[in-house]
This record gives sequence, C-alpha cells and structure tokens, in this order.
Amino acid sequence: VKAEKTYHHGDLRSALLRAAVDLLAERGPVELSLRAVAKAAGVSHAAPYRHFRDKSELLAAIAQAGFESLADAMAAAERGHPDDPRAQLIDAGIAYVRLAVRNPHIAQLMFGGVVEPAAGPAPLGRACDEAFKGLVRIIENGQRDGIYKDAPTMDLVVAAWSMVHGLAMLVTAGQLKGVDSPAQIEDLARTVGVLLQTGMLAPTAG
Amino acid sequence: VKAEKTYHHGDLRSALLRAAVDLLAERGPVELSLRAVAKAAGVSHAAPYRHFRDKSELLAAIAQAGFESLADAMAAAERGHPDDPRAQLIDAGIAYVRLAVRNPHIAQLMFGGVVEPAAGPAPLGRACDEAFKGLVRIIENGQRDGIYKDAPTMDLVVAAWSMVHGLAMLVTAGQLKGVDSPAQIEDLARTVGVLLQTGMLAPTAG
DNA sequence: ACCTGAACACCGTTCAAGT
DNA sequence: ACCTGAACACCGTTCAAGT
Repeated sequence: VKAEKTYHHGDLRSALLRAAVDLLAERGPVELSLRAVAKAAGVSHAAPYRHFRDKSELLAAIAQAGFESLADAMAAAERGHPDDPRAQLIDAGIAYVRLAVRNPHIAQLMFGGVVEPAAGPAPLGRACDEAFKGLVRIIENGQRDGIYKDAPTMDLVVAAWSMVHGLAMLVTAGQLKGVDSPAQIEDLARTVGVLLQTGMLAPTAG
Repeated sequence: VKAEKTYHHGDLRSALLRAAVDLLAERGPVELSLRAVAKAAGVSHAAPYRHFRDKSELLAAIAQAGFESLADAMAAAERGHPDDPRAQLIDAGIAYVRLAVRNPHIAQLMFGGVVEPAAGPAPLGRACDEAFKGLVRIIENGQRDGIYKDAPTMDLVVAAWSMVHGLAMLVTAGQLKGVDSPAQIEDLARTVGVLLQTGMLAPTAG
C-alpha cells in the first residue's frame, strides 16, 4: 500500500471505476468526463484507454458490477429461506429495491438506456442474465410447492420482476413523492409484494 | 411552407425538438450534441440557445412532451370504459406500455435519470403529476365501486404503477428476451395486469 | 506492459454584432 | 425579436514516445 514508484498505480482499473462512480453521482452520465475520471485517479487523460475502450465501456463496467450485486442479492434471498418461497420472493424484492435506493445512479445506469442492455459486451449481458435467473429460481420454487398459480412460469416471473423493478425505478427517479426514508421504502416494497401475491381485487368482488 | 426569407424558420423551437428526437434515437443522450441538432434544423450552433437554456433543458422538453402523452393516454383509458374501472386499469396499463415501446428512447429519457424528474423545471413536473393523477383516478373509481381491496389507495396506486412501469422499462431496455412484437408485448401487459388484480397465489394455497 | 504529452476534431456555452 | 460568427474552455480519442 505504499509502492507508488512505477508509474502510478497497482490497480488503476478499479481506481478509475471508483472515481467514475463518484463522478457519476455528482454529474450524471452525460456530464461525466473521462478526463475528469483520469484526473481524479491521478493519471493522464489517456491512461484510461489502457483499461477501457471508450467512455461507454467504462459506464458498462459500472453497470456490470451492479448486475453482479443484484445476482448476489437474489441468491442470498433464496438461501435465506430454504423452505419458504414466498419469503424468498418478498426478500428478493426488498433487496432489489434496497440496492437501487442505495445506488440510484448505478441503478439508472443499469436500466436507463445509457449503456446498452443484454445486447452489450458479453460480461454485462451475462451478469444481467444471472440476476434474472436468480428470480426465476425463486418463482420456480414456489410453483414446485404449489404455492403459486399454475400459470406459465415466465408470466409469473415477468409480473414479479416488473413490479419490483418498477418500484425501484420510480423510487430512484424520485417519482414517488413523500417516500424518502429507507424504512418507508422497504415497507412499501413489502406492501406491494403482498399485493402482488394476493391481488388487488376485493375478496367479495366478481 | 415556402417562406424561407427571414432568418430561417417559422417555428425553430419545434423543429429543434423534432431533430433532437431523431438524434436521440440514433445516438443516445450522451452522444447527442446540440450542435448536431442545430445543423439538422438548418441553423447555426448558437441558435438553439434562444429557445433552450442548455442541452439538458432541450432533453427535459422532450421528456415533458412524453409525460403529456402519457397523461392523455391515462385520461383516454378512463373515458373509454365509463362504468368499468377494471377495464380502465387494464387499458391504462396497455397504453402505458405501448407508448414506451413505441418511443423507447423517450421513455428512457423520462425515467432514466438523465433529466431530473419532478424536481426539474416546473412544466416537466406538472406534466408528470398529471399522468400520475390519471392513474390515481382510475384506482379511486375501482375502490368507490368496491372492486378493489379496502387498502390505502396509495398502496394500490403504487402497486399498479410499479407493475406497469416496470414492464414498460424492462421491455424498452431490451431486458425481456424473446419479447419483440407489439402484439406479444400487449398480451404480456394484459397477462401481468390480470395477475396483479387476482394475485399470484394459488386459490387453494394458505 | 503501462503510462505520458502533444495533437485533432468536436462540443457546450457566451457574446458582440448583424437584420 | 431572432439569428450568426468568432471565441474559449473543455472533451473523446489517437498515437508516437518514454520507462
């Protein structure tokens, strides 16, 4: 941790990523400049090009890390309730929303159309698939136990993913007024998750 | 349509917006340049500054138009089924998803964190509120008729909005593999909407 | 292998000047 | 009132050169 002789760094790549995450939060993806990232990391403006092909690849690398965290959270939710798929799903939803709320700029980078999605460079697409598969497994667990309707698994998966994803995106975009504290948001995630499981319709209604 | 004498335009502002929408689709918000927009509209690179304070205000104006279309669609869904709040909600969801799918780049601009949300300039925030209120009205109609659960209205609204918003965002981000055709997407919106109303749980399950 | 410095084309934004 | 042209600081990207 004190070998600062040879050019500048032991691990410039991750130093650049850290600096970029900070600048992303400050300035947004449009105003973020690769030159400012390089300066923050203490290298020349050309140095990042040894590690990222261009600015969009730097942003994609940040998004990729986000998808990896998401996949981890899905796996943890499944492991956390080995015999209770309903709790797995609720926890997965809460974890999803929590991750997005803690890193709103990264969430928006992952899904906001600035970096290309699954179509992008291979590792990004793979990380994204991994997160998706975690959710699929959780729904499959519930269907195997007969907890969920006998509908096509993908219909249930899309419904659950849409709900939790939508909530996360609305919250990180500041679209939900009066919802600020993390506790409030987790409550909302839980409420909405229960609604998805039991439905909006009144028990008595036709 | 042939008065090209005085400087250049009769309505440069909307010509710039049209050009910007095209370039947005081609190059994305980061690579979109105000100078290219000006050139496409046939004016000097300084001319846009008479109509927009800066690049972000141009993008915000595009997003605002998107929110206005969304508010219109919500109102149309309500009017389309005067006595059937369930159909109002399903139609609103389908319209929401359809708008997003037809203009993915605008949808991502509206919600992707590139332009500031409700916090932004007044007209943007107002347009966004208007769309939201349309959905609230539809849910309130259902509660008034006793169709929906007697839960807090905002819980139902957030659930419904999250679901439809999430589906729209996942589709526009290309995150849902194998879902391409508009018909397929509308089917999915309908399926997911019914799931939200009736719930994921099996009727028999505890 | 990894980084620097100069270089090029391009950008956002401003402003005095034109009609 | 609305637009132009020059100007400035900044950016993305490349490349020959350094260690």
